Amino acid sequence: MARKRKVARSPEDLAKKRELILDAAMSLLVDRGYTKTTMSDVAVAAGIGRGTVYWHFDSKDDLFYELIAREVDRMDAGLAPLMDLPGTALDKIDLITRASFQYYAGSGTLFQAMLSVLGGAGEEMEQRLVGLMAEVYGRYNQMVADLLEAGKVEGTIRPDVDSEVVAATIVVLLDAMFLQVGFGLVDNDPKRLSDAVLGLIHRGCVPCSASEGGDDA
Amino acid sequence: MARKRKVARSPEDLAKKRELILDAAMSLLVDRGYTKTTMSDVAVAAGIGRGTVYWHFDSKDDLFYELIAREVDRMDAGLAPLMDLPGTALDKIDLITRASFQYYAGSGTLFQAMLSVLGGAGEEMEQRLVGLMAEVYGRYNQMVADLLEAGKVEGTIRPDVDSEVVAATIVVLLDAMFLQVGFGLVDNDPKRLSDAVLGLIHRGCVPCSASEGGDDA
Amino acid sequence: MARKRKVARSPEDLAKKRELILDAAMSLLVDRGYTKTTMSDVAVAAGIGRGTVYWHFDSKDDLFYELIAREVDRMDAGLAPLMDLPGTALDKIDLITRASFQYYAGSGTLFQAMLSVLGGAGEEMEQRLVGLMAEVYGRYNQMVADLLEAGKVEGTIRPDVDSEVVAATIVVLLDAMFLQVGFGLVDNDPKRLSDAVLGLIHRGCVPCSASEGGDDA
Amino acid sequence: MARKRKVARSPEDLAKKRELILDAAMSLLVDRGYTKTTMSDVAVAAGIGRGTVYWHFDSKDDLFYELIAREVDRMDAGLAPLMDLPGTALDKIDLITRASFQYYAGSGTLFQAMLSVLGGAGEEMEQRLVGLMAEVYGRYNQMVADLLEAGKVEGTIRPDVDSEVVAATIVVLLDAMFLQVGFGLVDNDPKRLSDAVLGLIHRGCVPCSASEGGDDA
DNA sequence: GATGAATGAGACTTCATTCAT
DNA sequence: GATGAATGAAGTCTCATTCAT
Repeated sequence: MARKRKVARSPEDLAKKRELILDAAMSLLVDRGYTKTTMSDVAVAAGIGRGTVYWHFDSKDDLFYELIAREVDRMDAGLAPLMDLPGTALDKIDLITRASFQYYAGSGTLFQAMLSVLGGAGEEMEQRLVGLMAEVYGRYNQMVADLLEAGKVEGTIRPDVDSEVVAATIVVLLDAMFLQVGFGLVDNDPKRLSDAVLGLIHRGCVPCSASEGGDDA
Repeated sequence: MARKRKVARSPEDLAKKRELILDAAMSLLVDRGYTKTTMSDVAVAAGIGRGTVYWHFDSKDDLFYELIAREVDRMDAGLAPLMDLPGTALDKIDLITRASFQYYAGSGTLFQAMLSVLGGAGEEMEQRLVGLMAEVYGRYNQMVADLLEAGKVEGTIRPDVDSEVVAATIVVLLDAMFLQVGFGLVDNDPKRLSDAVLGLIHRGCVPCSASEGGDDA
Repeated sequence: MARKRKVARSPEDLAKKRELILDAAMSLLVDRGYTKTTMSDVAVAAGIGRGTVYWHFDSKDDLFYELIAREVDRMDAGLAPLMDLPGTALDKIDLITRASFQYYAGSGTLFQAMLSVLGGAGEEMEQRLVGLMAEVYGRYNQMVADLLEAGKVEGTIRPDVDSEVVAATIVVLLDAMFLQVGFGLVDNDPKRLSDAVLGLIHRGCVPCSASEGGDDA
Repeated sequence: MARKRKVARSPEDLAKKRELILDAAMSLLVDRGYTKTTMSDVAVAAGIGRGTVYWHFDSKDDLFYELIAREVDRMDAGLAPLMDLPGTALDKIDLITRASFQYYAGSGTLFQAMLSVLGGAGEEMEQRLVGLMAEVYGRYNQMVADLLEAGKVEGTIRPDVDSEVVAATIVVLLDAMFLQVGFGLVDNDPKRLSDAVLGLIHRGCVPCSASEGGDDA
């Protein structure tokens, strides 16, 4: 009569159930945002009982922290291999850029997820999350800044570039473009976005003849 | 003992009281975010009774919508005059960029405020707010895109720039840098930020000799 | 610029303003009921300031008590003259019955008004109101019971009628029929209602030959 | 110290808990009326937590709607068997009448409950409730009207009775008498009430010799 | 292990009433 | 006298979390 309840015995089953819950939560998070997603919603979406969520996660904040952490790992996993490919530092910046737009053109949503959780989570979790995101952004900033510095040595990057700030700019830019996409103001076309943004990163907007030797400060 | 109640009689007093409440709410919004700011908090911060907030605003969502709208007006008011100054289109892009960083280096917080409210407000208000922000971003996008096109005619902007996407990039970039600032990863130094970002916008990162004639697509 | 505020100076003006407020309140009471009628609504409907209502009435309950009391007076005023007309006791019961249905077919609403206020007013007011209504019903009960007794003497009323209970029945019946009208189950046609109800009061439902001498207890 | 919480597991427990809450609410409703009964009151009276009420019912209006619906079912259940008893149509009207007074002499309170909820519930619920009550009254009206018509055929009911209106009159009368009882103006003595009302229904107030053949219109 | 009924803190909001102007 | 801004008590309802089964 009653649906047989599935009991996860093995560690793999356990991990699978965790993933299931995280998947359900992620879907809701992107759809409604942290505050408007209830633990009930998550349980229903995951097809399990309300109380069961608490067997797998200590609290709502804990659940969503794990969610962000998993997404960070995924992004890291996608980006790390690019660093090992052959090519100049500039090539790697290009690869990162294109990979980033590709990630978001898929269902990638780290940025939105993070903002949403950040806006709703409790004090303590907010601290942890800001810490995580600062670490992640810091790492990516550093990665790009290192590439810029390496590029200067290679001669593929202008020596007058402020590596630190420009790296931060590039990193946040890749994320933030999805506000524009979200507002429906630009199409989520990874090719066009990549081209335009890389054009900006490479050559800026000013013709070479006009800018070279000019003073912009 | 009890604070004498001050009654606003003239329309100016009314407007002043509204501003007072909005100021209090803005401060809390930036500090704690939409969800974690209660109407009680606002009342206490404004030094008025709980019910009084509802005399001036219909609902929490209404209050915060007005807040965002006021901030949009302020930004508009700061930006509009720049358009009438003499100079090339490129000069104007520079002015907008510097003004933007200046705005945020002050207590400007449109971007954070918007994200916070967006994450917490009810369905209906979210619609209105997305509409408002889409309109604002659309307007700024258009303004910058027009400048880029004008610059192409002037010869101050490269003809191969994708005006639409690059404009969107620049606009969102100016806002999003303050996530980096918020995470403590770059200093909120408007001069350094402006210089680095303008360097990127003008010349990109690649030396002229290397990029001119190169193929970035 | 601003609408000139009318200041009631003379006692007549004052009384007129009171009536105005009561009229507005009555209209709202019938329309929405006591609980769902706010003092703001009353002020707006009366075209005066919110605070002004409190210059004329001490409290919401006071206002609505006065309302009921006024309605009672009106009913009394309509009924009293009927007692002085010539005719048998039975004729007077008929007159009262027809007048009652006529009253309700107009905008008469004492019964609904009373029920509505009774259901929402505070403890103390409820007591006062129950007192008032008990007095009114008691008076009408008595009036009809007296007529029934007089009719027995006259020979127009059967001697076996339980005057007290039957009087109470007739009185409450005249009021309660308007629930049926309110539910849309019978038409608010005073002629048909009067005829049917008077037929019941006079002859009951059972043919004379069958009931006379029968035992109904 | 704290009362151990009892968890309803089986469907029967669930139903029992629902009944418990409805009983508590009914008691308060009759005592204080809809508006003055808070959900907190209900929870306390039922000996459960505030939030628990909302586990079993969607809203205050929903709870009280269910209350009325349950009471309607009870009344129906009490009345239905009477229809199947042997006897004339008139006998059945008598049975209904006596059963009705008996019901109210117990703790029956459908009428008061309905009026109270009707006066306080929100717009949407009011619509549903008016619909329910119109249906119930309509059904009872019809039942009595059918009996009257059947009685005419049997010869136990006068042929000149306006079945529709008289049925409505009888039905509403049985309910409304409890206003008189509530005001303390007649005793809640089902025997005396039944006898007097049935006397009225059967023979009216006018002696047979005087009314038979007379013109009352 | 899993479940869902139970809980209570706390949020938003309404509204009768007061009172400075 | 009249007004409407101001107030705070109180009500409905949500939801993260707990715990008996």
